Amino acid sequence: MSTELPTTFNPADIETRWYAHWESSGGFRPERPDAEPFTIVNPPPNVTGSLHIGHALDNTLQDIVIRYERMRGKDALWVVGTDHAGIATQMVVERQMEERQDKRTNYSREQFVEKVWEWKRESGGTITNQLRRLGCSMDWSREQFTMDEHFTKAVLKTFVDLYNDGLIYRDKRLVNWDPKLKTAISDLEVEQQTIPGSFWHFKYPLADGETLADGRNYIEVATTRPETMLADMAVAVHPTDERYASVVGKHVVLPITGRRIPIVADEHADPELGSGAVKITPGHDFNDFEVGKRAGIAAGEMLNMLDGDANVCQTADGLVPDEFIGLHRFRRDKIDGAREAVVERLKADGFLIPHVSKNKKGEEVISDAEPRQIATPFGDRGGVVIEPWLTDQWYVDAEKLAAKPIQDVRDGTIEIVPKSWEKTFFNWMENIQPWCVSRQLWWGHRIPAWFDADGNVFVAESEEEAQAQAGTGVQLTRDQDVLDTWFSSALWPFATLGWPETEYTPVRPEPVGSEAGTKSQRPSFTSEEKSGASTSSARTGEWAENRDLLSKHFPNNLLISGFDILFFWDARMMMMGQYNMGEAPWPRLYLHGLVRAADGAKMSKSKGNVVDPLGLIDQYGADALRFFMAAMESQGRDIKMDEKRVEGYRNFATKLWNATRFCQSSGIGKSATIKAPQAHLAANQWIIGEVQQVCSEIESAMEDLRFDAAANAIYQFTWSKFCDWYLELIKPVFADGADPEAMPAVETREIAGWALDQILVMLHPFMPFITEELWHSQGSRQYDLITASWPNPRAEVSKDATDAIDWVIDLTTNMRSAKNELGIPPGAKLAAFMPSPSSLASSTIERSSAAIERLARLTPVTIGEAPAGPAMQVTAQAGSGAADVFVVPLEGIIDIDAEKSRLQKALSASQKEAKSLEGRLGNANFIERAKPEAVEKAREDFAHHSGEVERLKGALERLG
RNA sequence: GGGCGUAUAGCUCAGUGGUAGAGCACUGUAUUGACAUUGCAGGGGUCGGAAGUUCAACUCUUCCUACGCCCACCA
Repeated sequence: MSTELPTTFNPADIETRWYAHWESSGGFRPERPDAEPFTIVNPPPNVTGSLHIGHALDNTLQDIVIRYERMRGKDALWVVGTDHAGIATQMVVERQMEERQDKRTNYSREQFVEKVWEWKRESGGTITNQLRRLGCSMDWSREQFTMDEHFTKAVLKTFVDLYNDGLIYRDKRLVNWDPKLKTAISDLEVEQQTIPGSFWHFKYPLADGETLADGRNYIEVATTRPETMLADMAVAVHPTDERYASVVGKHVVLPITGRRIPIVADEHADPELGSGAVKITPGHDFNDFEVGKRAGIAAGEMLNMLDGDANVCQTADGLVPDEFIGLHRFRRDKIDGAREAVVERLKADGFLIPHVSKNKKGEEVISDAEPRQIATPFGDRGGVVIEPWLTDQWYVDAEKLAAKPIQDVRDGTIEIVPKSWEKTFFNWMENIQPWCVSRQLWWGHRIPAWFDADGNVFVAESEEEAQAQAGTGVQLTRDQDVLDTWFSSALWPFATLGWPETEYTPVRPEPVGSEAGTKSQRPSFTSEEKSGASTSSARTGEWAENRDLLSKHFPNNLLISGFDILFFWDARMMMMGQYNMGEAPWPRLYLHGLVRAADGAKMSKSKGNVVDPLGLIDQYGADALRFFMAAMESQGRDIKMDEKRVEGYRNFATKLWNATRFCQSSGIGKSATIKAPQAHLAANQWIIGEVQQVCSEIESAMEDLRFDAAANAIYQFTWSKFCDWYLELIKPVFADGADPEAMPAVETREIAGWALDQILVMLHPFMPFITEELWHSQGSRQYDLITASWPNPRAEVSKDATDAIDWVIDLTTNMRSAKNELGIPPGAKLAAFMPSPSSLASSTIERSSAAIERLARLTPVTIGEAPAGPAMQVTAQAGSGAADVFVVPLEGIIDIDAEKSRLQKALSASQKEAKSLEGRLGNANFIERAKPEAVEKAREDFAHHSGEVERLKGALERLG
């Protein structure tokens, strides 16, 4: 029994209903203890987040894969959860406090953290609900959060283990300090931006009456950051620079502070640049830090002149004059800062070397500094200029952890798709710097380290253990800092599955054949493997053993992420996977691009060009948006938003809806079988063959992760094959007067129902909502489409039958085209004669006369010569067979000149082709060297076109 | 400075060593039962430029041009 469908398809009517049904009925994670696992983990979105278009792409692709694998019978698990997103979340809550004239520091740490938890409980579900609207079939029953208790255990264990292995250490060095958020951040969280700035030149007077070779008694230095000169500790010149050779080892007297600082020789100074001398501020510049260390200045001795807010503070030597103390590093809120003050003072004291330039009129213009574009580091969250700042932080020895992941990618244990990203990956991993993991925040995983009064550190998973290490009675204070968010999300592929509480016992299928011993266990999608239950049963025994979740689902099978988090997340999962589990977390990494605005610009709130995926879902339905994402996703390339295209896929959904309505009205319901039923009629055999074809196209596209190819295959099949031809071909069977109980009607109902079911199955990963709705509208089903089986269309289809349909299609197309060109009404029924039909023609006319007459708009075809008089010629052909000629007398209807010009056009085309092929075939080199198939093809084409030339010439002659 | 990517129909994009495809847009046309969120037919491309390899290059190689991205950096 099928349910009658409304005449128009309204996505909103069905989406919520089906999602709720799937979720409540366990459709996302059916019990399949014996099935081969297939696992992906979702990049956990920030708990503060809401669904943006990038999430929509990322999650659509994952859902397509997971639904596909689920239908192929796998124990498909899509792990989902959210990330506590330390900085982002703390910022959100602090911003809300600000709106109430409140602030974090009005509370204790515990109180504030509790407020964040409150916020999370109330508002943290936004994005997960939005993922549901997109149709994502995640396992919500095991939803995770990176600050869940068990996750915290994973983080603590990892930190302690790394520490005990010497891979985490505490170090005093320059970090990227965000003065707005007042925390250190990692290199990756710093974005370089080029902004307009200035370049100042100063005189640093030589001490002790020294002079340079040219007689000057000062060294000229240049800087873009004059304010930091208050903490200068040296001037560096290149060791081979003759100009300064005599003063290396001597001193200058720093203006303002009067500090005596040495002139040191260091390779860092570039003699070609500026004066060749450079001021060294080891406490406030990464390069200078290195120079300072080489010059023998220990990190602890380096002068620091800024506090955590980037305001000037007194240096250790106490030489900063009071007038500068408390100033911000540079002009802010229309108030001059230390930068302006230092420049003013140096200018007033005569240490500024003015910049001389020429204006448009050629006149000299004198100014304080040279305007310049300056590459400046900004914090990606706080949005303010990063201050290199000397602090104690925790560092992960990333270099050591990177070794195995590099090897994994190198030897193919991990395949990166598209492959072009490998080079970028290697480039970064091979030059990786220590990873600063401590953050001066309150929200996050607190670092499990305790200090005693002397500053000795004890790292342990609990305070009790730390106390035990320190000895009873020793007063301990816990480290105030929390860990970088990415430290915890790096554990996502296994901590979400129970590690470390459940033990990991690797489960491996027996190596098969020549692949014995290979490490990668990427499931094969090849046709030999895919035949479903029977083949996988060989492995059933292994998977069936009572394994825990972790052992079964780690390593995961695939990771899909945007390339923008390749370093942040993907690479770190590789490191932590190898470190904690001894394995790569997944054998395959698919990287997709960005979704851009229609004009190709990057979407951003400030540009106001952000497209809201939920708005698109409201307007066109989730299925249409999903299909758009899939159809546009061609291996890593950025996607430009094209709303017209989303609309087009909404139309596609409507088309399928109406096709199903037609089926219903013809008594075509659900299929009784998964396998293709036996078919006798040509059209039915043909559609079975086409289903097989498109199914294998989709499978091979999915194997290669070519989402666009898979989507286009099912689109073209559904619209251009099933709707445009098959449904038209079978209409006569259900026409008035046809016996609904006769074999043709019975068989066709069966096959058409089967073919439509296959479409619903194959389309389901892309358009889950409408397909599930139509699936159930076609009859009462024992199971939902979400857990239906992927097609297995193994059926014998006769080539005669498929040729016959191809031939009818060709005839119909040619007939329509000819009529159109000759201005004959498309509906006109014409008589046609076939002087010499091929055997294919004869048998097709005999077996499929109704379809021919209906589609090609012909009266019954007469075998034999046409009566004398004006006529048009139309051909029909299947495959590479010879073309059949139809002669259609058109006395009175035809415009002879129009037919002549039509034939002439075809003749010219064929002549041109024939000539070109003749030339090629006459080339001895071609015959000798080209592949035999190419030569054979050329000969066939030449024969065809020569034949056409003859035929068309004859036809023209007959028209006079 | 290093690396990567892209240039194909008006637009957005696929594509293959053997005479170019899709969607949208455009033109013409069709409307008494699946669908105008439609059907049918059609126009439109020297595949960024130059050279090379090859019997054959849109496809491979080199160079050039333009645009984009990533990493590093000029004190």
